[in-house]
Amino acid sequence: MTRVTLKDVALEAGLSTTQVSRALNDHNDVANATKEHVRRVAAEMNYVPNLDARRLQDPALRTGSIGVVIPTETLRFSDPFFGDLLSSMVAEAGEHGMQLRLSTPPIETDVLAPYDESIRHMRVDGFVLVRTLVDDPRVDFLLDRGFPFVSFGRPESSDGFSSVDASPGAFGTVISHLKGLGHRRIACLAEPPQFAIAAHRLASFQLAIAPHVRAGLFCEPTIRVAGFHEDDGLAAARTLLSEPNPPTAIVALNDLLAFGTLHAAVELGLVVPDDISVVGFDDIASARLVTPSLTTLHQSASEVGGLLIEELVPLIESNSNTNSERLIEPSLVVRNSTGPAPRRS
Amino acid sequence: MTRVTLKDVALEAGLSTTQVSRALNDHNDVANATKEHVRRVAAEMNYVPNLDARRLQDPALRTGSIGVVIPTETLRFSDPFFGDLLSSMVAEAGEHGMQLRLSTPPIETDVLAPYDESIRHMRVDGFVLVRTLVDDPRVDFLLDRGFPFVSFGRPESSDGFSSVDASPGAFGTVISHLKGLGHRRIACLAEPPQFAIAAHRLASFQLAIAPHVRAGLFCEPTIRVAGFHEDDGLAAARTLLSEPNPPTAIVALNDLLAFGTLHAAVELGLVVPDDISVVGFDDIASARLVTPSLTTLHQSASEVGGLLIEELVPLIESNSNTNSERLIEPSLVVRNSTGPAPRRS
DNA sequence: GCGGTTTTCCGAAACGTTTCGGAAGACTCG
DNA sequence: CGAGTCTTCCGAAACGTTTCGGAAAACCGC
Repeated sequence: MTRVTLKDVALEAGLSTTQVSRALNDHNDVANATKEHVRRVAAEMNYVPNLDARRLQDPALRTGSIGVVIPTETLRFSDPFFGDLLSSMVAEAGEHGMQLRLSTPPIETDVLAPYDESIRHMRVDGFVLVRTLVDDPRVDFLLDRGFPFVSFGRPESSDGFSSVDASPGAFGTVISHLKGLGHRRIACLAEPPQFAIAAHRLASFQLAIAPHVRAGLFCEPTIRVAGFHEDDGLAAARTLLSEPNPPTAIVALNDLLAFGTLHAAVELGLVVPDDISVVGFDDIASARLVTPSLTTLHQSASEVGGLLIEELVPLIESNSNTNSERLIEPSLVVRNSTGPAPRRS
Repeated sequence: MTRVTLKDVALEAGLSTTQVSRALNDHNDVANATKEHVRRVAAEMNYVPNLDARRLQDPALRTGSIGVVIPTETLRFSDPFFGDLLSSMVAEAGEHGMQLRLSTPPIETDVLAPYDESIRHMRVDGFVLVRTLVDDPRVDFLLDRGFPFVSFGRPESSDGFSSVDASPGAFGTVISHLKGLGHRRIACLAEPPQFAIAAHRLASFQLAIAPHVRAGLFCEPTIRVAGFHEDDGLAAARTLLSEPNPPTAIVALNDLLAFGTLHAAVELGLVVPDDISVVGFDDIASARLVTPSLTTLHQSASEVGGLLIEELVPLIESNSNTNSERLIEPSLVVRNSTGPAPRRS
């Protein structure tokens, strides 16, 4: 019950292992008839080349695996966006004959360890970076190693690699939606700004509203940095809405924060959208299930995941990193959490 | 910039490669002083053993990877439970120094291909089977190959392997909860019964209600097989609630079906829970976000995921399959979708 | 100081593959 | 027919590790 080896095939085919190897690898110094013969023999002997021996011979051989290191944060609190992202990455990777290799850092402090380990042991061909920081040691590390990767979210200082993120123009539609409803005082609930995506979203929001503020159509928006999760949104919105002269609309930079805001409103006896409008970002599945259903910027997880892999594959093939920034266009989904601004009190 | 090899270390340490190898592997025929010396030299030379060469020598060496094949179904429709399950599996695998290897079948018809490929190429040490069928070819295949695996959900006919599922006793609490509220006519929305978990849930439900039916406390429940998703629940509940003499409570065998049921109720102008009570299963994150918030059987994804890996690891170590059935105990979370039965009309 | 044991070491072979360099045979062309 | 060129083949070495069998060195008791 031991594995069929190249030598076995050679013996059976009456050839040297050299020729069998070259026949199977379709080299051009073996007769077509021979190739055919070898292939048939190999097939009927159920020959499977030993990957390890092959890689020992040629260490540059691909593993067919893409590494994804899951941040401990995501392990503790479920991130609904992440599951879909993962699924779509697996699907797209499958299209290219590749798999995903998921790992997690053994201790939180040693961020680079899983990457180093995977590279040293040549276990993956490239990485997808998630939860990328504005100043992310992983980027420098991989850039330095010359190891192919693509990042979801773009660190500001570095250069020479590929990333995917949402188009900064996305908030334009949000602002005009709110303007159309008569809102003038807006607050923004942001994610921790050390994360590239979070910083990018906040910058996009500010970019979109700035001209309107200058034109006097909007007050200077209140920015509050919350966390990632519903509880963070709840806490932040609670204080925000209890302060004097509260905003009439709150733009949360992810849906969970928006959910927290909805809860805060209920707590304080405010009706959404009559007293306060709420906008989210991501359009996770529950966004249309909450009450009131959430107006939010739809960002397709499957599109992001597909794009990440699509960007990575050529990098893996050329074994290099090239500069590229792909932006996907989120679209505003208007539901029931936004409405006309309440009359000035 | 080429890798440091054993020979390099041997040269530097003034020993043979044999002794260096044995020193690093802590064999007992090498002097302690030598071991120490070799270790120091290896460390300062930054020596990393070549995994491929090692595995070529000893093919039984572990890869440190656990295979998970994602069903195409899950790729197309997002399954909120699945993301959390995956996260917890990665976390638990990490505890044991292992990673997850995610792949997807190239064509739907060829269910076994990814498993076969992974085994032939010795890419994983074991598998976690998800979306296991009542009659699942993968189980027979892996059993036949003697390849370690653990299944989420238990096929009925086979034996001699490990599985994890929800305890069948779970529905007892649901039934008594509903009984306490005065319900007598119950319907059940089931998932497609070819799936082991689905069949198991339905059987558990029927087991729990049977004695009450015999005692005349409940009518014979109406069972409807729907799909997995909200739309399926919507369609099934719509017809169910439009029929004469409709149930006063609907037990959906997963939360998405329950969400669909809530929508159907709204469509038909029924108020939940005044006109109809709804119970779900899983307690996915959105269950407490919908309106009314969903009474449901909480099944901890992280517990399931952890248990699956925990069961698998010893199997991998012994390279065998043993019979085992771990049951986790779901707990009823009462929220606002259940209430007293409406008065007899 | 000598046979016998224990400790410590090493050379060579092996794992399964690919490639290097060369060689045998067939074919071409003058 | 002979030199030259293609085509088709093969032996041997190599990749980096571990193990097998044995051998040198050290130690023991007498």
